[in-house]
Amino acid sequence: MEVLPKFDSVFSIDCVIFGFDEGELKILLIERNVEPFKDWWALPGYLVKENESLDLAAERILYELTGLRDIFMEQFYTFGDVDRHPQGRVITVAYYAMIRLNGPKELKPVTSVARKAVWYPVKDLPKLAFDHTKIFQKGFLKIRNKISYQPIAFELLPEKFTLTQLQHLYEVILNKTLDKRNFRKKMLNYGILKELDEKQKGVSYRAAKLYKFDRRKYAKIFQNELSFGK
Amino acid sequence: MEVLPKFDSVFSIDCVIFGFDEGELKILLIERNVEPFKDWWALPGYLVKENESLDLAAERILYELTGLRDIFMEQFYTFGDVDRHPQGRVITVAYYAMIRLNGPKELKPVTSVARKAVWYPVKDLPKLAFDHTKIFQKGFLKIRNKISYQPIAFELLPEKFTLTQLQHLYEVILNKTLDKRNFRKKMLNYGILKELDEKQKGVSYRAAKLYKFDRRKYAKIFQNELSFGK
DNA sequence: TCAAAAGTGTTTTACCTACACCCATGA
DNA sequence: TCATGGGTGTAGGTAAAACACTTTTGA
Repeated sequence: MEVLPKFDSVFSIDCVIFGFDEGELKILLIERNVEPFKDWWALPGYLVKENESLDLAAERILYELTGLRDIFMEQFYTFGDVDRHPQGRVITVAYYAMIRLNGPKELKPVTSVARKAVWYPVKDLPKLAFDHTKIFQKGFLKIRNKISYQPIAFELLPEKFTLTQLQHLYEVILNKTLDKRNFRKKMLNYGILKELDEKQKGVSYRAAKLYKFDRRKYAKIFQNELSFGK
Repeated sequence: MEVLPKFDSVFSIDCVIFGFDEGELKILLIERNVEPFKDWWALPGYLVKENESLDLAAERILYELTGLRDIFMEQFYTFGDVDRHPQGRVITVAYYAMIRLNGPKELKPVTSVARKAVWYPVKDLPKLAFDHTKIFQKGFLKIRNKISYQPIAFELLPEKFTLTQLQHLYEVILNKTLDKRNFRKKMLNYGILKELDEKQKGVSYRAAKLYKFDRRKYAKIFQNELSFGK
C-alpha cells in the first residue's frame, strides 16, 4: 500500500486584492512582522491549515491579516518554484478579488503576523517578499484580461457611480485612453446598468447622473460565456 | 523565527490530456496499480518530489505514467478539498494539454503505478479515482472556453487536415453544429492556415484539400490578447 | 448513376471605430 | 462669465449569422 512521503511540504495562500481609490488602482499589502522577510511588504498570505479547504483558508487568512471579511475571491494560479520560500518547500495558491473601498475603511490585522495592512497604488509598488511581485503581476494580467470581456469593474466602484468614473477605472486597468461616446454606448448596451434619479453632488461643474450595477442582469448575461455561431 | 509546521501535507499533479481520434474527443486515463484506488481508472497523476518545480513534475509524471514526452501542458486549477485524498492532506495542481495522436501511438507506463494507459472517449468516461471526474470537467470547460476565442484546436489534429475535419473537432468540443460556410470563412480569415497542394486520399467521394497550421502566424496574431477599442 | 462530402456568395444585422460640439453647473 | 466635465449622433467598416445549390469522386 502506497504511503504518503514524510517530507515537510506545505502550502500557502496569497491574495491579490484590488481596490480603486482617488482615481488609482491599489492592492492590499501587509507589512510582515515575522520571519522570513520580516519588515518587508508582502501580499496578505499565510499557510493553509491541515483541515481547511483552500477557499476557506483564503477567507480566513485574508481576514486575519487585514481584518477584511466576506470577500469573494477566485483562485487564479499556483506558484511552485522549488526555492520560492527560503525555509522549505512551500507552494502557494494565489487568489484575487476586486473590492469596493467605502471611504477609508479600517484595515486591522487580527494576528501579529502582519504589523499593518495598507492599500498601495499598483503603479508604485515596493519590492515585495518571496515571489510576490510575480504573483501580483500575474494577478494584474488576470483582471486586465477578464475586464476586456466581462464588465467586472463594478466591483471596484462605490455603489453609485458615474459613467466617467467607470471609464477612468477601465482606463487605469487597461492602461489606455478610451473614447467617451463609444465607451458609454457599449456600457449602456450591456444592459447591466440601472440609471438612478440621482446626480453627483459637491462638484463644481455639471453634475453627472449616477448609475448602479444590476447584479441580476449581469448574472443572466455573463453566466453563459461560450459563443461560437451556429 | 517562524518555522514551517510539520504536518504531512503534500501535493500532486494531475493531467487532463486531450486527444482526437476517429471523430471522438478522448482523454488519457491510467489504470491504477497502487492503493488508494487500486484498479480504478484515474487521470495520470502523482506526487511532486521535494526538489522539483510543478511544471517539471507535470512533465515527469506524465512521462512515467503514460510514456508520453515533450508535451506542453498548462496549469489550470488547483484542487484542495480537505478530504480529496483518503490518506491525508494532498492538494493537486491540475494541468491540461491537447495533443496529436499519430495513429495508434504506443502508451507505455514506465512505473508500476499505472498498469496501463489508454485513450478514453470523454463522452463515456468511467467512474474515476479521487475527485478526478471533477478535475476532468473543469479541464473540459477550460478548453471549451479557450477554443471559443483562440483557434487552439489544431493541436489535436494530424499535421495535414481538411477543413471538415477541423469543423468536426470544433463541433465535438463545443457540442453544437456549425455552419460550414461560416466556419470556413472564419478559419481562413484568421490567416493561420496554409493551403497545401495536396488532397485527401482513399475516400470514396470528392477529395478535400489539405491544410497545415501555420504556427508562426498563429503566434503573431494571438500573443496579444487584450482588446478594448480606443 | 448514385451516394457522399467538397466547395462556394450574398444579404442582413450587430458591433466597433472615429470624430466634435453644445450643455449645465458652481465658483 | 468662465472653467470643467457631462452629455450626445452619425457614418463607415468589419465580422457574424442565416441560408441552398452545384461539383467532384469512387464505388
